[in-house]
Amino acid sequence: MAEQLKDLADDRALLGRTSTAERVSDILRSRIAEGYFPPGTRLSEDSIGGALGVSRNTLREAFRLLTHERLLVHELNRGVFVRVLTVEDVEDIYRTRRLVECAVVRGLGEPPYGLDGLAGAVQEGRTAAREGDWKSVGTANIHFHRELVALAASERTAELMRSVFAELRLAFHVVDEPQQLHEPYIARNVAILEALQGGDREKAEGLLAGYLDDSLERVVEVYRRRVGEDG
Amino acid sequence: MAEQLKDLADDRALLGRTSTAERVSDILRSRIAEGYFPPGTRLSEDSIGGALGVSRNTLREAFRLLTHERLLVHELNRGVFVRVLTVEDVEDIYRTRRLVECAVVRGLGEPPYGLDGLAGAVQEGRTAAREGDWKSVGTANIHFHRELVALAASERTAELMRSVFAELRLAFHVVDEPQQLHEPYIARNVAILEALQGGDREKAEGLLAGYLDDSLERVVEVYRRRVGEDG
DNA sequence: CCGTAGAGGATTGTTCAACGATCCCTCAAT
DNA sequence: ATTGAGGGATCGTTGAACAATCCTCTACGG
Repeated sequence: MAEQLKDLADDRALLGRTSTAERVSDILRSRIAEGYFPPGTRLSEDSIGGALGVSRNTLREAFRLLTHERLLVHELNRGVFVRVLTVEDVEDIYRTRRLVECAVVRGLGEPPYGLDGLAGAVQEGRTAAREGDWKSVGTANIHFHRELVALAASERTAELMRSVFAELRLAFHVVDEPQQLHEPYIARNVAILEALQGGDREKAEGLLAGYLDDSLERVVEVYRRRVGEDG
Repeated sequence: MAEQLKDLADDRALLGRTSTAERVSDILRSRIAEGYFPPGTRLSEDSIGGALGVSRNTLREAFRLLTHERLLVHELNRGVFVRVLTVEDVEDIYRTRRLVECAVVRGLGEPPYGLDGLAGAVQEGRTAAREGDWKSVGTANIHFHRELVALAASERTAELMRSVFAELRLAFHVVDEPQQLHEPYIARNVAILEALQGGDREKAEGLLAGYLDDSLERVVEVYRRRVGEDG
């Protein structure tokens, strides 16, 4: 009986997931991720609320959810805008990634580790690369690092990084040169995975640090060219 | 001229800070932090909205802000409650702290470091301890670790930890044995500070890790006794 | 005495309309 | 070219209304 009650408690999370605002935020989030609403776009309460058929209050709650995820910025009496990352934002994102991701690897216990998620993300990236779908390679890349963070088994850490990765996608979208942005890292992800499979945390951490340093440099370089003067 | 414009731009953040919902959430946040609303308290829309003189919609928006910060939990058709952390929450908080705080220390560059903030927090703790104000000792303790995280100079990391420390305060309120909870760590903070002043990152990291492990053990032990059976 | 079903009151969930405040754009004047 | 005033649009906040849900108290039957 206790078992069944426990199972029910697990299902409860799915049950409570029927909030209009959450569904609206899901829609907007994917629209932003796919570039339908590019960075800088203003999201009007009236037009979007009208188009989706929800009240302003509900829409505003959805905006707040996304603002909290840093995908939107809220300006008083002006409305919400799709975030435009500054170069400093990108640098801080990578600073956070380096701090947390390396710490996760360093903090792993004794091998073997549960690396199925990582291996799956690597496979996902290889498949997408074979088909020349570089945007999906970028997504797979993010999945790889999300799985990496998941190894820490910490809900709060995972949530922080989920938000950081969502932000990073904004930067990728501005850059919009997916192949040269993502292709070089497929092999490096494989190397990290193999180091972990071999139980060599130290090597994995070193590879990861180098990876992030190089990636930052490349993203910033292209990003600075692209973002020009608007802030 | 360009200098002055830059300074003004910095002040702009302070200017735009006026939203009723945000101000309400600020008030509630500090009330929760100081224990005026202990964990488990239900926050009625009617009474609080009436007392603060704001409408239900505005108040609900403030509730949402605090819910996103994990300080409140929302139960459908029952209202919002000050969060009651589970033992698993406390463990995850310390897991995150250990991961991030140790990584910050490890990631410091070459000494000397800007340790004024840390020294100030240590002084704050000593003063409070001398006056027997153990709750303030706990606050100073949190300040110490917040300053420690600030050494990473990462906005995102700092924000994550700010939220984590706010949660931690919830646990302290449940325990409510401030002296034995906070006193032992004054000396350990001093030791960490001195290690950093001496430029010995590795020693500081070791001290910090031991600190966090001991603190977790103590908090969980007392917490488990206190929290009993209510969920 | 105990447990259960049901009625009633209280609280929350959601939407809507309205009004003041703020911002942005336009245009005229210096 | 810069400044200032006006008008339109949008946001911020409030208040009210109604449905849905929860909690408490009562009454009934075993």
